[in-house]
Amino acid sequence: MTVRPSVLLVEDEPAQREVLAYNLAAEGFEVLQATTGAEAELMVAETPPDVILLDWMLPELSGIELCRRLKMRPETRGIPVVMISARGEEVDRVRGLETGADDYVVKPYSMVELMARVRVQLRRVRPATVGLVLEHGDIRLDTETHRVQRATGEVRLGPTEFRLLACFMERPGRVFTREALLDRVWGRDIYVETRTVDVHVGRLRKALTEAGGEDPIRTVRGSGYALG
Amino acid sequence: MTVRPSVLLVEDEPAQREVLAYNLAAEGFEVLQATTGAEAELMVAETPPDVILLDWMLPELSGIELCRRLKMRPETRGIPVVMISARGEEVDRVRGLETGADDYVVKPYSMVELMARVRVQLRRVRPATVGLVLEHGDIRLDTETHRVQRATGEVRLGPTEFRLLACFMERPGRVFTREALLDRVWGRDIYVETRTVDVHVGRLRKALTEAGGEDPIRTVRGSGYALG
DNA sequence: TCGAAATGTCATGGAACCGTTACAAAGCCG
DNA sequence: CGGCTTTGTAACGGTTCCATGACATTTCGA
Repeated sequence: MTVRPSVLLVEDEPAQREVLAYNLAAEGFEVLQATTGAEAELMVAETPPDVILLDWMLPELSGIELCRRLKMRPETRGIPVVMISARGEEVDRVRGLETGADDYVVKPYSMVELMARVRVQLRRVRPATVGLVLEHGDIRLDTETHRVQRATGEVRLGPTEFRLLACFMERPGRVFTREALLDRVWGRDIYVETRTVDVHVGRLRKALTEAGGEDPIRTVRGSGYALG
Repeated sequence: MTVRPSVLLVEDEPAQREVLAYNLAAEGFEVLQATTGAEAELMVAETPPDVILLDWMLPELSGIELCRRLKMRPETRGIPVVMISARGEEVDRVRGLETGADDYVVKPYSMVELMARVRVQLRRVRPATVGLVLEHGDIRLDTETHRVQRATGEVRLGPTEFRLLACFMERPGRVFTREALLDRVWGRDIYVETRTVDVHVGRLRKALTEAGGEDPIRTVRGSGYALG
């Protein structure tokens, strides 16, 4: 489990928004809120959330239009969008899904089911946050028991190194900048030196290779680090 | 399009199966069929489909149990599962989703919507594997993992050469002046000698041809350089 | 409360990388 | 074929970037 997963809630009606925000928070999400499509677009650009919960009916920029825009740009395309709508007609649902939404829920919906559907989307993007076993090569990381194993045996890690490795294993191969790692491992608004990342990567490497075995972490000069 | 995307349809009742298979085929899918959970499990192991359409109610190994098993093994975890069920109760839907299903559709469903939902799952599998990959000839440049591969193997590049190649590959064939390259690769307001570009192009060429293979970079005398 | 583990920061040494220059080689034009 | 321009490449000094050890501080459990 790295830092709390975040959901961007886009809903213009205050009453609805409050209920949703409350339930999302109760699920353990960090809830970001926007009331208009334009506002949401800005927030996505600034601090990309893990999942977006989007109402179809919005003033000005409609939900479906915002969704279309998000799915057009490569850097936001990967963020799952769950669309909420009062429009239950088949054509509307299909249109929502065709536009790029990853799920489509019709009002009135069951709150429990909606939360389950959000978690489903989250599972894709942040597997470590929903209690799974991540594997890469001979490394097995169990997010439930907080244990890490290699072919050579059990690997002992401190909390920070554990979160760091979990972050890497969620997206093997992908290069994370130090800033990205600080966001995901340390938290969005914590201030620590970027160099600190180096030290912890070093400790993680040491722990992983202590009992023998290759160093699975790759240094990408000028950019950051990656797994494999 | 390389090969037609495949869907594994797991449904024991012949009538249902036929209708679904017909519609899936009409959508352009290659349809694989299984009537029991055990059969399905074998087929998945042998020829993994792109998406699995799974009925909850199956003799012997139930759909939900099969789903759980598939999501347990890392090699099949990535295959999206769309669960179909007559059980419309909230608890069932949530349970299905919690078990690892990527979507849950309740009978009686709209065939058009179901197809839309299958397409959504498919959309994720195919291009998800290709994050932001640029290709030209036998050269593959992955901006997400910061890796460059050729037919002859992995190509090792420094940061500047990497950006340089990325710039070329964004617009293959286009001729870039040295000034344009300085702008795009080095930065708008940094001052370096024009000739420096030559040196880095040289280094890039060396790295690309080191393990054999043609030099893909073309010198355009009096203008600059281009790829291919 | 005490001690061990974990954490964040700094200093240092070393390696990778960069930009420049110089010179050789290759094209272009009369 | 000469002169001229343009390009390729080796070499080098300088710089940036990274790995590591040390250490003070904090956290946490016994």
